[in-house]
Amino acid sequence: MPSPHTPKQNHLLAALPAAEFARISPQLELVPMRLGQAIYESGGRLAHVYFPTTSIVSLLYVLEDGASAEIAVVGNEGILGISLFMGGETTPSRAVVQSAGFAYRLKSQLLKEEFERAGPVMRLLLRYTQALITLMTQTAVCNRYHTVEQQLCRWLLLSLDRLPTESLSMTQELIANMLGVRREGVTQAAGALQRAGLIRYGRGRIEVLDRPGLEQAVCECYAVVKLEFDRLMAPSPVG
Amino acid sequence: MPSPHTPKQNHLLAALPAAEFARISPQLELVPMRLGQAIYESGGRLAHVYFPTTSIVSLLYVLEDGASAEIAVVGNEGILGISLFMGGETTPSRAVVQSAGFAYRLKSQLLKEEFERAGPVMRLLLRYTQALITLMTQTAVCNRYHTVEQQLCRWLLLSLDRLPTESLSMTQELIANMLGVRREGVTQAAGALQRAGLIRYGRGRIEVLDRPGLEQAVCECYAVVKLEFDRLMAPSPVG
DNA sequence: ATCCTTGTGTACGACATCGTACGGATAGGC
DNA sequence: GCCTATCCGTACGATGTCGTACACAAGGAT
Repeated sequence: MPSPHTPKQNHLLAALPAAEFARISPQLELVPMRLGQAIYESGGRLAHVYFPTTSIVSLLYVLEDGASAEIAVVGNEGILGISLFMGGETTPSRAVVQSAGFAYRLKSQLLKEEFERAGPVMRLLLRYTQALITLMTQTAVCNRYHTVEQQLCRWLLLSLDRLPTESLSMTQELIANMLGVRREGVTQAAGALQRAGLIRYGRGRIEVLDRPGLEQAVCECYAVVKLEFDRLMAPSPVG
Repeated sequence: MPSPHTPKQNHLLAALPAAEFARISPQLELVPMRLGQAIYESGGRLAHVYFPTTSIVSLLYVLEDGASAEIAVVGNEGILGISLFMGGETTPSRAVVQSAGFAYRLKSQLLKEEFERAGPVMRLLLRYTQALITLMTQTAVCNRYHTVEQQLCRWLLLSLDRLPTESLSMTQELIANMLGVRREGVTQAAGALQRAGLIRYGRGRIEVLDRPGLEQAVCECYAVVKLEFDRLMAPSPVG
């Protein structure tokens, strides 16, 4: 019986034309992603890029005083390490595993070489990067204008979109770090959503019971991001 | 006497190797940028890209209810219209002239052709885009954690860094739109800075009196962005 | 079975900002 | 010189979140 893991679980890899996929896939290395693991540290050099399959990784910005905020989330739809091909070499944010699972990784040098070909791989990565920019800016606006409860809805939906299941392992404490709010704020918001019958949770586990209801409760930010990802990353003639 | 305008006033254009500059510069068209003018509308197609010289343009995100927030600012260090070469064609944000002046514009098709060469122009544009991403994410964090007064300091410094003068024409109302706060909040913050002797203002004009003092009062966000721009956009062997 | 760590619920004053309202000041047009 | 639009100053209650403190509950370890 074959391994249940395949690079095609990652949408970017799956979207590659056959020739490019054939060139890249032998170089991919399956790695486990443990909960809480820091894939990149702020300012660190990038030895590999990662294509998550069953894991989710948060891009966190950490302030001098230790406060943090999630600026984007990367799952099976994307790639971790865009600053490599954008030319920056390092990234100013931390990347922390938010949901344990697996990812395929590729040596930085190999990705750079593929990018330098200026072909389908490059165009795909750049389109993904633009979608990521939308995610980041929408997160910025949402942080500014919307309540913790709305932000929690957005965060849940964005996370679940990047997972095969309808539940995730996550304490309120960690969610609070992501959203940049207090743990108690998450307790309040999650309690409200549970009373509304939208979710159920307990001791580090959150389960979505009523996804349509959650999509009713979320702010516009979620739809904006989702539409932009669909628009940019839709299977299309890559070229 | 020659025109006081030259494409080299824009740092990106100035950073191009001679060959690329020679190819591009004949196609550049000098255009005035009027205060409040919308260069791009959300979702609109991009007929031109713009290289500001003496103008500043804000990238604004506008919510359904009309509330807005600035997600980035582009001046003589950058280019307006990155989504063109990132592959998205359209941009989900508005671009509004924040400080009147001039810019050179280039037909979208011509920029795309230059980008497709996958040479120095591409690498320069991508590095700029990464710097812009840092600006956006830092803005997100700043919105989340810092006071209006700190944000105003950051906004002033970022704006002045992109202008030749130490003053700018801007009502508190417009600044409030940028920061995503009430006009009264800007009045409070600006009043405090004025009492501290850092700035002077009145009827749509703000003058910085004590730049070092302002840099004392600003949050860490300003330095992070400035360092990242310096690091990525420093004159270097483009290639 | 009991301890102890970890996760969650709740409460209360403090604080920043909001929403709203209105008064005063300045510049420009007639 | 006067009118008027625009810009700025101030005030006050409402609201959302923060900071802090503490109690309770579920599991795992011994």
